[in-house]
Amino acid sequence: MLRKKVRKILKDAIGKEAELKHPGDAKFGDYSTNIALKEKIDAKEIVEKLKNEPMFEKVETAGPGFINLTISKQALLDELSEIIEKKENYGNSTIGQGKKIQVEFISANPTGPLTVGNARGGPYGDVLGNVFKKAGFEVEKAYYVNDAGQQILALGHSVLKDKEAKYQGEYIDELAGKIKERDPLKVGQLAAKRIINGYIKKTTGKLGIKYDEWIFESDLYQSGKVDKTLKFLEENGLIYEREGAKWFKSFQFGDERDRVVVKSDGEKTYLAGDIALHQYKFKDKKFDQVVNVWGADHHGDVAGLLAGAEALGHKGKLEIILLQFVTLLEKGEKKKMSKRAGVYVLMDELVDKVGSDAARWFFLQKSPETHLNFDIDLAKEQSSKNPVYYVQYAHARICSVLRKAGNVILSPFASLRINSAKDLSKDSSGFTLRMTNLNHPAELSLIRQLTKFPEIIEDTAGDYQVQRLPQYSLKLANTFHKFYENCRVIDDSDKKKTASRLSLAKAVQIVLASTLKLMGIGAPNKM
RNA sequence: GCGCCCAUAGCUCAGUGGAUAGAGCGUCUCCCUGCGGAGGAGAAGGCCGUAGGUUCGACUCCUACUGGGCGCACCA
Repeated sequence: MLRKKVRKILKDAIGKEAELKHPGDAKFGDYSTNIALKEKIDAKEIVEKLKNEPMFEKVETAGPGFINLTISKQALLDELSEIIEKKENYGNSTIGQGKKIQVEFISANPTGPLTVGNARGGPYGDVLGNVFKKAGFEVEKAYYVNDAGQQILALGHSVLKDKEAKYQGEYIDELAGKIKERDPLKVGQLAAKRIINGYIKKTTGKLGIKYDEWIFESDLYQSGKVDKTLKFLEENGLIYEREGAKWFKSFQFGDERDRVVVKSDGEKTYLAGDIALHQYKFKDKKFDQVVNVWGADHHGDVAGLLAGAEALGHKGKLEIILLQFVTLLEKGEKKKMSKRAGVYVLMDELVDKVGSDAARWFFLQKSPETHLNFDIDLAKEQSSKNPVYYVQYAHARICSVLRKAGNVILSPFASLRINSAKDLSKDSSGFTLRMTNLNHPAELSLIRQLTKFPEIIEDTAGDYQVQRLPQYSLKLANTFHKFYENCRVIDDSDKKKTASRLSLAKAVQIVLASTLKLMGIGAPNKM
C-alpha cells in the first residue's frame, strides 16, 4: 500500500505522523501534507530530507505551507506488480487485527415483506461486512427477528381479519389461506415464521445477502436470556419500580430519561429483549465490536440501548448507524411510505424489475445519512442508463481484450506462452513485469487510480462510508476507458508494449472485479 | 415545544478544514478503414438554503434563522 509506505517515510524523516491527502489537481502530485503548518516546521527542511527518497519523483513546497509529493514511476510499477501477484488479495488489510465483529442489518419486523424503505440496510450492511472482512476482521452478519410482543398478536388479528386487524396487503390474504389456526397469538406466530421464511429470506436471497445468523427474539425469551439479563441489572441496582413498572436507569448512562423494561402488566418491553440480545452478542458470542444498522425512525432508541450495553460492561463496543428514510418519487411526485396505509413498494418487485446488481448499486451509491429519493420511473427504465453498466462494461471490455490476446506471445517478458485470458489469471508469475514501456499519461494515471484501492478499504472500514466503493469503481472504469481510447493494447509489431499493457489491463480487471465483488455486484466477462 | 438528520448543476447525488467545488442522467457540438461506440473529447449549467462567527484557509467546524424528513409510549 503506497500511502502506508509514504507515511512511514515521513515519520522516519520528521518523527511525527503526517496526514496525507490526494490533492484535487494532479499537478500538485499524488499526496500532499500540511504537516509543516501543523507542526510549525519549515517546509523546506522537510523537503530537503525527503529529496533523495527513491519513492518520490518530486518533493516540493506549495501554497501556504503544503508539501506535495509525486510518486516515482518505479514505485508505481512496483505497486502494479504487487496487484498482479496478489490478485484478489490485493487491498487486504490487517487493521481489523482479527477482531470479531458483527454487523446486524435490516432486522425489519416479521409482519410483512421487505419494502424498498426497510431494505435499504440490506446492501449497506452486507457490503460493510464485506469491507470489514477484507480489512482483517472476523465478520458475522445477523438479522434480528422481533417475533415477540404485541405486533405478533396484531399480525394474528390481521390474518384472521377481525376487528383488531392492523396490517393489510396481498401477503395477508395469502397467509390467511394457508393458516388454519384460530387463536390470534398462534396465528401471529405462524404467520411471522412464514413471513421470515417465505418472504423476507426470499428477498434477501435475491439481493445476494447471506446471513450467518438469524436471531429470534422468542428464543431469547424461551432460553431465559431476557430474565437473566434483567436479573443482572437488578442485582447491580440499575432497576427500580415506579407505578407498577420496572425502570432501567438509563439516565445515568447518558440517556435523556430512564426507560421501562417491564410494564405494569408484567410484559417485557422491546428494550428488555434488545439489551438481552446484546448480552448474547458480547458475552456468549464474544464479539469485540458490534455495528447495528437501523432506520432513522429508531434514533430515539439509540441512547437506551447504548446505556444497556454500557450497563452490562460493554461500553464502546456497540455502534449504531442510522440510515435515513427512503422517499418514493413517482411521476415527479413525492409519496410518503406507509405500510399501514398500503403505500409502499416491495423490495422484491424492485429487484425483479431492475435486477439485483442495479438495485444494490442504487442503494450503495448514497451515503447513509442522506435522505434517499427513490425515483420509481427512473428505476423502471434503468437499463444502459444505469452507472452500474458503465462499470460492468469496463470489466467486460478488459475481458474481451484479454481473450483476444490469446494469440499474442508475451516474450521476451514471458517465459509463459499465454493462450487465453485464463492462463493470464492463472499464472502471471511466469513472466517478469518489466514495464518500462508504460509511459503514456493515460497509463500512469490508470496505475495511480489502481493504487488507491487499498486506501478505499481501510478508510471505509474506519468510517463506514460505503458509498466510496461505487464512487471508486466509477472513477476506475472511467480512467480505464480513457486509457483504452488512447492506448491500443494489442500491437503485433510491438510485443513489449503489448505485454506491458496487457499486464496493466489485467491489474485493472483484478481491482475492478474486487470492488464489484465487495459490492456484491456481478463482474461479467461479456455483456 | 424539545431532539436527530438533510439543504451542493435542470434532476439524482459525491465531496466531512486546504489550492480552479465533481459524477451520472438531461441539453448542445465533435470522434469509428484498428482490441466491444453500453466508449471517448468538448460546451452550457453553481453567491454550496440565508445571516453571522472560528481559522492563515470553510461546501466542510460553531451559532441563529428558513425550508423538508424523522422521532419525542408502560409500541416494536
